[in-house]
Amino acid sequence: MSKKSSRVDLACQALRQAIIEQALPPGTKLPEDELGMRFGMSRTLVREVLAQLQSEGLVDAPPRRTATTARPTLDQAKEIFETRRMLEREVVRLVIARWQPRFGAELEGHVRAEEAARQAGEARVSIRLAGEFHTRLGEMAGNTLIRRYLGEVVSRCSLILALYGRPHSADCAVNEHREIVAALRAGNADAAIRIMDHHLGSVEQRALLDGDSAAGFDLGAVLSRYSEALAASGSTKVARLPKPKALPKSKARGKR
Amino acid sequence: MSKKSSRVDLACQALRQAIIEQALPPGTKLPEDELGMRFGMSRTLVREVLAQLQSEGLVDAPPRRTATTARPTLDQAKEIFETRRMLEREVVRLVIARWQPRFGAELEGHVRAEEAARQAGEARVSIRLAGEFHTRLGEMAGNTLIRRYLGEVVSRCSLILALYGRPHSADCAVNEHREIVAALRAGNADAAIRIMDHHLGSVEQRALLDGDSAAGFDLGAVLSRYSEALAASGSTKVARLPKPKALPKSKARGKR
DNA sequence: CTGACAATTCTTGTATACAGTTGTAAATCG
DNA sequence: CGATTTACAACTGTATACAAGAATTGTCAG
Repeated sequence: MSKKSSRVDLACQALRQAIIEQALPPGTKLPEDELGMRFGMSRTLVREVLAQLQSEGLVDAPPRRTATTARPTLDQAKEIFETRRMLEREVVRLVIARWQPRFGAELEGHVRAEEAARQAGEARVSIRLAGEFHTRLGEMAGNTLIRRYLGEVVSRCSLILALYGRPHSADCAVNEHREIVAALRAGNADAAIRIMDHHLGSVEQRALLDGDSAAGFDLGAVLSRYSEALAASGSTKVARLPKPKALPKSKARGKR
Repeated sequence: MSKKSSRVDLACQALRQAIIEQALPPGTKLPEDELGMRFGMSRTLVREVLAQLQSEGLVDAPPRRTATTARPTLDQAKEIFETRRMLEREVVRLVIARWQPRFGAELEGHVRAEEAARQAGEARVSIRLAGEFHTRLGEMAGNTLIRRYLGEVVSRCSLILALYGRPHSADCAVNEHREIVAALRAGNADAAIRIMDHHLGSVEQRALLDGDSAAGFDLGAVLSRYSEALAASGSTKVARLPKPKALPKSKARGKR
């Protein structure tokens, strides 16, 4: 059951993990040389890694410029959530249809782990487990393709949370997960779907609707929101803001 | 509205088209240098093309052997159809939610084109248009991600049809498409979904349930089905067939 | 004639080289 | 002093070279 992954796959996993856990904030530059150094491989392979991650939507790699961790726009974020809702609804249906006793035990164990991480205050672990809850469900649905798609959107949601969400993200989620497990166990598809929809709704709400936070990231969105407010309150002098030419903060790019 | 695509993208489109239109039957070998020759690019770029197509499920590229056009298994085929149903249901919902008058005209025009191709007996065009009907709907749903996923499964269905389906595939489909358009135009989501589901069901039926056909492709599956029949009818002497070690037919690989 | 083993030929995996672009800071001009 | 141009450094795009792994063919023993 242990498959020997290629070096490219390993690097993919590593980078993916780093992005998902927000160790590399959205917009971080990912020069091919540098990655090659760190992973001990040539640019040829790094390139494959980046292409893969780009197809998963975790990396922006515009034609002739340096790749960066992705910065989904608000519109993209909404699309992703819309897609995720569709996928998770279907997953719930499929999991119930193919229910097996071990699923209950496994899921409950997972939720317990989430609870433990939350109480221990391990934010990083907590975030990871919250995501894994959903990918686990995806595995139980027994459809590789849906599982792949779900994995993709779940990853991307981490990015969205990092960009637009509040820092303390995965708090009450644990209880909602518990409710979902209960509904699944009861085999009540309608209820499970309802709860799942509500769960995703509240995640999306936390992620998108309370906007700014996130210490000045996505200046453009923030400013345009302020502009709207100004325009609505009378001042007509807002007009087009001279668009900022580059990321305003953090000449980051990994620690050197 | 014309975006300058890179050479890699062009090659991707070309190969994709060739596979979808079944000009390259499932299992055809795709050696990197040969493709490089034909596309006038180095293996480096061909490799990117193949990776892309592999991620779309149109190409099998196992680690150290030459890539081939994909040969989905029956199980995979079922997964793909299951996923496609989910996607098309959602697409119908979204299209109705965002309905615009021009959609009706556009779709009806498309259906007319399908009808024309069918009557003219242009099989290749007919197949392509039948697929495009669905990807058009995908575009109208206004969700890039769903559109991408839908495009992927629709392409793959062409492969499945090539592998397991009857030759005369897209016959009555035109009428079903017409019905779908009518339901969309009426804004009746439930009806539209029902018709779409039925439509996909019949496509799947044509593709999977009548099995063999397809002139000896997937010899293994065919033989194992025959073995079953023999075993059931009394002869016990069937046993394991010595598994054929390679594709029995067509040393094809493009014309040289 | 069958099946195994070896030599040869194809193909792929990976690194590297070089050319072409882009970003940026210094230099120049109004 | 601010706007433009120029020059340089940082990166990416693509081809090619070479090593290593499959596939195939030929040969020979049974």
